[in-house]
Amino acid sequence: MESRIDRIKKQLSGASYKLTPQREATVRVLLENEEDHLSAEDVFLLVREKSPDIGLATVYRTLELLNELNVVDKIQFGDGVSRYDLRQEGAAHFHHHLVCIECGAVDEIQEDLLEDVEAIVEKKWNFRIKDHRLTFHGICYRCQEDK
Amino acid sequence: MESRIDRIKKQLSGASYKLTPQREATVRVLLENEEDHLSAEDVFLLVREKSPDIGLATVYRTLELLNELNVVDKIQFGDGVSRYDLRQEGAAHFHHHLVCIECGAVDEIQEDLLEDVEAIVEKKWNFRIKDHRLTFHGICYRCQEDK
DNA sequence: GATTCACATAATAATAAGTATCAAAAAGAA
DNA sequence: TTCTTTTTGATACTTATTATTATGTGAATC
Ligand SMILES: [Zn+2]
Ligand SMILES: [Zn+2]
Ligand SMILES: [Zn+2]
Ligand SMILES: [Zn+2]
Repeated sequence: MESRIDRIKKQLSGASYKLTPQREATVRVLLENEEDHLSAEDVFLLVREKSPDIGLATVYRTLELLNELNVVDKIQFGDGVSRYDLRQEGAAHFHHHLVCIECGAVDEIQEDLLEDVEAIVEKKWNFRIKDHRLTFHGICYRCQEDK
Repeated sequence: MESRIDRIKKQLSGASYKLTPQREATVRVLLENEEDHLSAEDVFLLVREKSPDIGLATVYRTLELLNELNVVDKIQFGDGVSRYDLRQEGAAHFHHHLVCIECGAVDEIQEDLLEDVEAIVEKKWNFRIKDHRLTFHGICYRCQEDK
């Protein structure tokens, strides 16, 4: 955990930003809730438990900054809120999501799976892919058992 | 065009909704701008050219209704606005998008391309896929030529 | 034809996510 | 120290979307 914070700190300073206490507190919340998909409001409430004086705008600014540095990815699942997802270190591509339409759970797929599709798209549509967003909507394994 | 409206009318009445003049005007705008990715506001402004008395809330309600009936798909490209995309008639799956990070153009991929990936996901993650969203972000063919 | 009644609409108020503003504080540089 | 730049917190604001409500409409019943 500390080493990941150190590396994020280096990414920030490489772009001449500082890892202020507020930014560090925000990053810690993201690291401690890595499997969740937190909204800015979620992050704000969690950060405030440890750093009660932080402002909401600062959290938004920090998340925006981390997004620009590709430390986090910003995603929309269609519920009207942006969510922030730590990018796996060294991951070339953003991971995929399984959104359950029954219970709302969001699971992750870390495997790429899209290599072949992307090769076709690059070639046939002459499109230079920089990033992707892939989300499946359906019934998760838990809800299938419940029926 | 008229036949497509007729079929949408049947879909509506099948769910005991009526194709009111306002709804028909909205559907016509969607049909006439099928390759665009219009926001609710865009649709509203276009509908109002022909039907000046329509209200914005009615457009929102109609788009919501059409979305529930799977006549349109609602998508977010991350710019803070929902966009509404007519589903191809008879298409089992929603088509994919290429969003250019240079010029903002949005192109479509009607081919499915995901059969293999979905088979893997269904099996390995035991997830029953009902729908998907796939968007690639990158440089479109036009912007590659421009450099 | 007049009367219900359920649905649909327009206008507008309300909500909520996100952004802009700005003065104060913190952090460096000199 | 003093000067300068960056960052922050509070808050005002913007904007997309939803809720409310009174009005309208058209089929069904009397
Ligand atoms: Zn589920
Ligand atoms: Zn994720
Ligand atoms: Zn382009
Ligand atoms: Zn499309």
